[in-house]
Amino acid sequence: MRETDETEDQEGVRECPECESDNLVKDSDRGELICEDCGLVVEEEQIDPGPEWRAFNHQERQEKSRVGAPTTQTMHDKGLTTTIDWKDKDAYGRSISSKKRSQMHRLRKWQERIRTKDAGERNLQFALSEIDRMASALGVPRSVREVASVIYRRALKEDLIRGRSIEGVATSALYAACRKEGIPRSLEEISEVSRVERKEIGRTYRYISQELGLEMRPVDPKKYVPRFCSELELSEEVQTKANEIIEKTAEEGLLSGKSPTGYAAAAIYAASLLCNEKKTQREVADVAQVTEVTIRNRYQEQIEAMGIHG
DNA sequence: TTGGAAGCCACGCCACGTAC
DNA sequence: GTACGTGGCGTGGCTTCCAA
Repeated sequence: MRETDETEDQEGVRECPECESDNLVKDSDRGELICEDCGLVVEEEQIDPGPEWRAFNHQERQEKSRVGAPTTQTMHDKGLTTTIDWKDKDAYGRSISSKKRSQMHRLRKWQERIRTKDAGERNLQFALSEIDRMASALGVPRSVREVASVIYRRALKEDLIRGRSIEGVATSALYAACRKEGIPRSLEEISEVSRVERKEIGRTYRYISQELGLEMRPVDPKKYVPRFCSELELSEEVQTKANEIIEKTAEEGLLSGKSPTGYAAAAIYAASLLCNEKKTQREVADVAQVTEVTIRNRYQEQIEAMGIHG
């Protein structure tokens, strides 16, 4: 049974139109005013005056000082402003009258003007939508988009965008966020979903990471192993072996200065041979987006360091 | 598949010129 | 004198091309 409570007639017109009874109760959960005698819903879609959360004890009342939907860095207004969609339909999906349509058109126009009131806001709106688009194309989780958005906002605040393209800085922020969140994507992969060249992304990334003090550690080649192995349909055993090769050879100092994707690819190639699940250098190279020569060079160094004789 | 040669590119370092 | 921009040079990693 739903929780109901007695309500007072605030507007002076509170009686049931069906049975003319004034015995009306308010359903707080549904926001409805119901006639207790005949059961007719007298009013619906009442505005709930209470908070959007419920505090069950004193401590929660103290801590939850804010109500409403959670804010997000992935929207330029942090998702706080109202969005008026373009459907021209009411809450039930029915078309609205022409008078209402023109009213909604005016409201929508002013809403957009208010939401993006200056060049900075428009810049942020465009950049964040770019980050969202690229992140979707790369299939990275929401946390990466949030981090990328924070990095872009910082770059904008520090005036690092001046003289650079919005797309370039947005792409660099996403690249940095991927690395920061431990889901690295190579510059090649990033440039495939971006409108900016790889060279430009790399240059802008170096600049903003230096200026913002992002303190990026070199990417661990082991982070690429599960994804590459999955694309090559290799077993868990090969993954484990490849990780082992990377760990051991990196201890010897072989990794220093080398491309992590090439290094991971070579380890996977070596592991596939050792586990009798052989893949050609070309297959591995295609997945890792490096050349066969790179795999050969890294592979030779790795098997030498491991003391394996091919 | 493997190896070698040539070339490209990014980066660090240094010297030099210019503006303040 | 100092800060900054620019260009040359060397180095190392990587790619492309070709041959075996």
